Amino acid sequence: MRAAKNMTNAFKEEEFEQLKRGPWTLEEDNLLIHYVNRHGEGRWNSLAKLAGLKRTGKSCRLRWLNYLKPDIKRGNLTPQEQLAIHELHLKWGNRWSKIARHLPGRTDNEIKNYWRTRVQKQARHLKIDSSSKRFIEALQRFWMPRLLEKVEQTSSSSSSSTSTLTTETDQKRISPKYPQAEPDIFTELTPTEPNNKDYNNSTSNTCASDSCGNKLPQLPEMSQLYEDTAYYNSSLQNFDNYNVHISEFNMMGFGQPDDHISTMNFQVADTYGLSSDDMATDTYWNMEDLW
DNA sequence: AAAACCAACAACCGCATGCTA
DNA sequence: CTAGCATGCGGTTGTTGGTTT
Repeated sequence: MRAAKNMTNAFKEEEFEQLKRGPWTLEEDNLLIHYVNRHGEGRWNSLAKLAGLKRTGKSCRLRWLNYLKPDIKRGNLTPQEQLAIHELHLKWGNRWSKIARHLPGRTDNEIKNYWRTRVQKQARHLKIDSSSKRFIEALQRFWMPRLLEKVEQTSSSSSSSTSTLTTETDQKRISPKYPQAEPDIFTELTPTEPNNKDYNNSTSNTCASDSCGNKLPQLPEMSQLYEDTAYYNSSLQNFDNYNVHISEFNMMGFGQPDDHISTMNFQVADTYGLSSDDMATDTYWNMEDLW
């Protein structure tokens, strides 16, 4: 009996050692695509064996979901997508897969990587803990308005028509073939505390299931979001002290050399203990890194 | 030209959760 | 009720390609 058990363990160990790890080859990709197209997703462990892949089921699942699935959107995140990520991260924290469900074609892994490589880089740059209230507020005050401006720039330059949809995936989103889920996430966004207060309460707000909205905010909604005083008063409590409203950010052409902006940056920075030197120079936000 | 460094992305790992027998 | 399995999630690590020294 014991011998039999040892045999089984030895067999499993050998099987485990034969499993391939590391980067996927084209041949493996083809095997996986072919199998999933014929038999569908799921039962990943048996799928791996039946498809003739010397990989774990987990590995196959990950490869499919993050790379091979047909509707995966590749390339840089648009400012609109970045803004959505910031909004949703404010609301839900590091709930990457939940955030990813609202960005069609984007994976949790991709969003997580974006956050680690871009956003946390800025935090390191400023020598602030990326999870600190200070950094979160800095994001809301400086980064997000700039993203919004970028969104507006790209939409105004690209859309002589009413549509702000620029990619194939965007177009799929409004196609009858790809019906929009509802409700729209950005109409759901309730006034949000900047410190992720509701992080642990994420199941109680907005989406009751995975089926909730997967539409990106369109520009008018996004602007509305930022001009919504309830939203802004809650997240930027003392913003009015500086006599600058979000719409002024945009009118002033945030990101351009501008004395008003520099002055404002100093004031806000001082209030929040950010270095004025940092704020006064481009090193404050490396906007070139952001898109 | 080559070594060192760094950023971005892909993949892995451990744990949690859900489902089912 | 519970054990076992499948799946999902988030954190972490590994790899690669580009840039700097």
